[in-house]
Amino acid sequence: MARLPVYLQLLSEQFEAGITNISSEELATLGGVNAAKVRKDLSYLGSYGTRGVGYDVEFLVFQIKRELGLTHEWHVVIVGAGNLGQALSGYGGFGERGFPVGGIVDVAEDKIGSVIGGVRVRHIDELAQIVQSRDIAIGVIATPGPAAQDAADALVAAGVTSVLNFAPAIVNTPHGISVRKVDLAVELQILSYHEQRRANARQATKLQAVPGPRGRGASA
Amino acid sequence: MARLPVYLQLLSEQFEAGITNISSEELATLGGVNAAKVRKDLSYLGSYGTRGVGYDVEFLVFQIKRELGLTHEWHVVIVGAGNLGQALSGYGGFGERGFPVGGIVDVAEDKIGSVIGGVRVRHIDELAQIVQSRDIAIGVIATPGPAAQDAADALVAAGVTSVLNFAPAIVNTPHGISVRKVDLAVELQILSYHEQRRANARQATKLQAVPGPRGRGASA
DNA sequence: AGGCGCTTGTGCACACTTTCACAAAGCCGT
DNA sequence: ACGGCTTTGTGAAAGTGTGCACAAGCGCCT
Repeated sequence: MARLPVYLQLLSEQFEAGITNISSEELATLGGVNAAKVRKDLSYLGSYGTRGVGYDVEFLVFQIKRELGLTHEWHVVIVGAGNLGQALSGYGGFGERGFPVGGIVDVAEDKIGSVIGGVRVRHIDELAQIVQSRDIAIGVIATPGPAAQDAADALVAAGVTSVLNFAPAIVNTPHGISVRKVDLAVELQILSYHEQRRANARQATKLQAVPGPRGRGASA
Repeated sequence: MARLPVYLQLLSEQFEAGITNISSEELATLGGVNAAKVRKDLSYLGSYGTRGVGYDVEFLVFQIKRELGLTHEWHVVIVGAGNLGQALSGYGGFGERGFPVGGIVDVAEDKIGSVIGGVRVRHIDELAQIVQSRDIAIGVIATPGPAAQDAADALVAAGVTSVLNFAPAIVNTPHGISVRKVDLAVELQILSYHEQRRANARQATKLQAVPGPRGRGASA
């Protein structure tokens, strides 16, 4: 389930704060979701709650981590050392959360050798060697859109089985490879859509408030 | 619909490549989805297709842009000039896609005045002034998790009505404010989950292949 | 030891999404 | 001008996810 990481996040915070026990109701409020959904999601892990009491926070954190495979670190390799690649690598968030950057590669000769976030940029031809030497399973695509498919092909050829794609393009991969796409522009466009609707609504009410012929308020 | 930006992306690429007309089937293949879904989604915009022919790419791009409110630029303001804020601001992707960075603010005095991606970092107290002077509707939270709620409150107080939250925390906002959350760690954890399942599957088949007592292959 | 109050785990109904299937409609060749 | 081919737009079916409601179970208090 895609919500387990969110619960993990919330539970970890609560654990830090000294909370040892939590009910589905409290967890639901924290996550802004329905309590029944929380219980259904958690019951997927097994029956780890105690009726009348709730869930043991620490135990639940451990169980979710186990389910998500977070009991050890996963090194990732970044393809593309442009703006986005540099940003992702320089941003320390990956390593903090158990996904240290195990390598960065690019095709451009002038980028190779430079050090970003403590990792040296190497040529994409060395990708397979990097992946195998560190037993890397996850690759991150941080190339421009048109190069994304090539990057994906190179990652798959190198032996990576999961891909996180930040490039604004859909990539095709063989069966058995997990791909997730994060497009910052898409997120902004969705917000823009909401803003647009808000603006239209304001316009409509404004027109309606003005005295005049009827039936024209909603005209575009 | 959350899929319109994806269609827009695909259609723009096709338009660049000189394609003037496209069928729902082709568009579906490009996007890796079902053709009927594409038609339903597009019919939401109106009946802009021609039976027996398909859709006019340029016209469709225009219509989607209009629906998404992308007929003009939307300035955004970034709260938090740490690693993540710097990465987002330095990464030129926002501006390229019609969302130029209109300001960056932070609470830390030592960050104020530095220039990132061509924009000077200012104090968070100036947020309202920045938002109003540039008529900014969208705010980006790039703070550490614990500061995210404060950032959201400040953005809402300043008059922002849409929030893109990159911080690993759920923020509460008044009714009528649109919030979207992007957590890079969550994406990686979902991939980790798939890797974990793959590893478990490999383990199970290995155990099953070894001669021995039955019924122990899947034991954890 | 027994009852009471609280919380989990889950069957069921409902709502929403996705997919199928096909009639309506447009283009093209004859 | 007409018939056949292609593709849209959409009703209906199948599938998925969500939320309610409640029985089962646990701890605590008397």
